[in-house]
Amino acid sequence: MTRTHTAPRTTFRHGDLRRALLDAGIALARAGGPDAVVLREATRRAGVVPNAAYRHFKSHDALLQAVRAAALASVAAAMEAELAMLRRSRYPAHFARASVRAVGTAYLRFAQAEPGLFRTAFFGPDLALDDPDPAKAGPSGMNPFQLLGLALNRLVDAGVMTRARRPGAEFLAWSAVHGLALLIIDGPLRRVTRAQAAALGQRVLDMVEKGL
Amino acid sequence: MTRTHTAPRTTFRHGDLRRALLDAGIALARAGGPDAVVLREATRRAGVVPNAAYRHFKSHDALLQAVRAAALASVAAAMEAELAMLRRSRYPAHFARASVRAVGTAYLRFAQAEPGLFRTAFFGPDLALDDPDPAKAGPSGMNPFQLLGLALNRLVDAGVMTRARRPGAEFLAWSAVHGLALLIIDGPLRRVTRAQAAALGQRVLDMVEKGL
DNA sequence: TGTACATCAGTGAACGCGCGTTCACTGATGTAC
DNA sequence: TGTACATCAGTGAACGCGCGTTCACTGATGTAC
Repeated sequence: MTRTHTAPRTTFRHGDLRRALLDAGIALARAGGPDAVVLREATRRAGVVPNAAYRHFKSHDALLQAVRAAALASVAAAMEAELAMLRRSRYPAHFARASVRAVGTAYLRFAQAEPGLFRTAFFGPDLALDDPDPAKAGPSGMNPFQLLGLALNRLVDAGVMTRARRPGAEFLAWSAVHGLALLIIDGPLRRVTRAQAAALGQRVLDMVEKGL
Repeated sequence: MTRTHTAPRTTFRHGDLRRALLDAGIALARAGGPDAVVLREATRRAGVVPNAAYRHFKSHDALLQAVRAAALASVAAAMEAELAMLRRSRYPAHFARASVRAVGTAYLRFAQAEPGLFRTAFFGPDLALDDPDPAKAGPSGMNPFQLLGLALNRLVDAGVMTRARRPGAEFLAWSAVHGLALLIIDGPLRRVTRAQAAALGQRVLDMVEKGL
């Protein structure tokens, strides 16, 4: 059970152990969610003795937080990619709605494609999505929560949503999509096909659109 | 760390160890969710040696499943209580809508009042909510999923929802409410007051009502 | 009503496991002269 | 350009912990005669 992923080192120094541990942690999270991010296993994969991790992370929890930030950044990147595919319509209302759908769709797709990372990103204490830590953000520097906010703002700007309903709207939209994601990744909808999941996703987004 | 909750036994036989272990398991789940359901701790609380548990549960997992079933039954009971408070209106549409709200409200309140049990009930593999196991059901013999279905059927019967939209509607409603519950119990909405949570809950239910 | 005996619930001791973390160390690197 | 030395990344060994589970046992119960 040693060095499953790395050739034995020849040098005494590793080169970039911090990066290697983080990558190993991400791989563990992908495969098994946050509980699978085990410090000793990460060092094993990096081909290094367990306590070597402490040169780069203060504790197991510090490693886990770094992995979580990376997972959040991946979600943000997926959202940005989806948003970037939108072409600016002549109808701002249409564009605004499409923006919200893009964010929601990216979220749901990410959850299904990478359930382990998804759970790592969104479970556990102190998400702190209102902090501007770039480690949690996509290329544009916005984290998933901020990207959702951006899409909702477009709804207001286009006159689709009244200003009065805007505060807290993040949580309504997020609730619906988050709930579906969980029902799909480790709830009763686990056995559903990708196509069925996508269809359900669209129905949830319809509901959000009408209900907001 | 011995027998925190029980006086030392005087008899060799316990009396109802199965029940005691289950109760201890439920208490653990209340306090810390499914991961806190630790077989050895349950036996400690029952004032019994660890392996004694194996007379009553085949394995740790069997105990956990029993605790989960009990948690589901509590949710069902909460829903039934909420439904029972409804008085049959002269307007079936109103009654039907109130039924859906009652189920949703009970769900959200339960999540906030008993986050540990809530997580125990709804996390982890094979929920199997389509099986009629009475251990997972409330006094009426219906489990939470079936109670939601009942409320949605009233919507159809009252003509509020078309028959065509009925299939899968459980998952739309459930998604929204489930997502909010999670954002509140261990997501970014954790610090929100009970009143704010209730208000958000109503907004989510509004969204569901309009969106279904 | 009393005794022999089978049943089986709980005991006592031990197992192997993997974890996070601490300690004193060693050997490669890069900098100052 | 060459050498002395400080830095510090990774080593080696060990810790205590709590877990689920297995084994052979013992002693209380209830049943058959």
